Amino acid sequence: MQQRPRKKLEPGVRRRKKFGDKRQFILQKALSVFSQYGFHGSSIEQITTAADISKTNLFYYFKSKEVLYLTILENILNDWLVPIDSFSVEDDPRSALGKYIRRKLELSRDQPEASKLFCLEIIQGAPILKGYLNDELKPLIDEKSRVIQQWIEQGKLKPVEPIHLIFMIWSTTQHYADFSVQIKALTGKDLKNKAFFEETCQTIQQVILDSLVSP
Amino acid sequence: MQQRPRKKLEPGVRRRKKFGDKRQFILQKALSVFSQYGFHGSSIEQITTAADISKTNLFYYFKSKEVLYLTILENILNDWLVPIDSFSVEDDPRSALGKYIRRKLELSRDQPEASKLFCLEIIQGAPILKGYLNDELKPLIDEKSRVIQQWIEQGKLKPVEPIHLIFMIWSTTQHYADFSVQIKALTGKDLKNKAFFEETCQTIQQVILDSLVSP
DNA sequence: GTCTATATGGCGATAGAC
DNA sequence: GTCTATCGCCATATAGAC
Repeated sequence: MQQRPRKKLEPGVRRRKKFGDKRQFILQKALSVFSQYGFHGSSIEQITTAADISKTNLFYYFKSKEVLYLTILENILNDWLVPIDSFSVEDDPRSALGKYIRRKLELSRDQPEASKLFCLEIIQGAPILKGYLNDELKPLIDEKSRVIQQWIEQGKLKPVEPIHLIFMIWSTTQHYADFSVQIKALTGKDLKNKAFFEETCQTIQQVILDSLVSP
Repeated sequence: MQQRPRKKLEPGVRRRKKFGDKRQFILQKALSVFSQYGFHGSSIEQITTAADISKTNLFYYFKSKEVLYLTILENILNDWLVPIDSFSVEDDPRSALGKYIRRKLELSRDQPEASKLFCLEIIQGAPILKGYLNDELKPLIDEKSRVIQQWIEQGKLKPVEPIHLIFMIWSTTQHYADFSVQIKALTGKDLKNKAFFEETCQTIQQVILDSLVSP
């Protein structure tokens, strides 16, 4: 949004900014509820309590529960595709895969709720995301599988089924977000703990990379 | 379950068996609903439709939705602890871990709904399972971590944080159950496909074991 | 054991005052 | 923009006939 500095905002602009801020605030609180209980399992009242507003007020900002939910999902998907986009044939596999693992683990640390919501959606059969999986994710993954295949053909990577390698990276990194409660129960720690984060990242990188790349 | 016209009052034993059979049948149908939508997200009606019985009839077999759900969860946990119990210090790490990975992947293939229900419970904060995690799972995992640590001290395994190794095995194998919809969308296959199962198992074993055990 | 009918409560959503 | 009041629906669970 382009806007030169000024002492006073136009009344309309200021109102619109405030409107947008509050919308964002509600979205954030709603995500934390939906990511725990899913769409059907969450009630409007849980969300309004979390956001400290009235039910009527929420319906002023979002015309229905479904619109609220879809808005959140849309926002999440924007971030979701980014990190894997970052490697290509010219890259060194160890470095590229290592960075990708770290980037995914950072997402698990910084946006654990988005990860959980995504997980809930998939478990429920991806009623909303099915189109996204087929139309956007699949082409991207096919392309990245080809990159991995080329690394193998160039002798830079030991033979491995590319798609399973991708699944392994996804599952191991997302696990620390989706199963954080179990991990907290068994280790007493989570990814917010810097040492634990580094230890986790290093272990996943070590196990996955040492078996596939000659050191 | 189709009911046929009854001829005569069955003897007590057989009636009790029939009672148990129908309970089991309902539990199985209820699991398939709960494992998709979670406790709050599932309705009694969805379950009675799946089991082809009336709502009243369901309440004859289970006195409340909660009892039904708890019964299912209890049944699942019985199986859940078994496979990791199977390795100890005397074992060869490659063989023991390899078998454990295969066993876990078989569980993902044969009981995907149990895996999903467990996943949903954990995401929701494990309100019911918290006690189980602390009282039963943690002691068991601490013990198995010590086994892995001893393998490392004996030089049979390269240095690795035992708990992360366990998390990696859990996450990679359970992923094929919990995210089956995504996997189906991206590969067109699932673990019921024998070739796909073997390919998956082999890849996970290869990646995890080759980096940790000298061949 | 299974049915019809119904009690009871919570939820998503709207109307209308301010 | 926010509030109070309320509508209509659907969900869990029960009562009582057969």
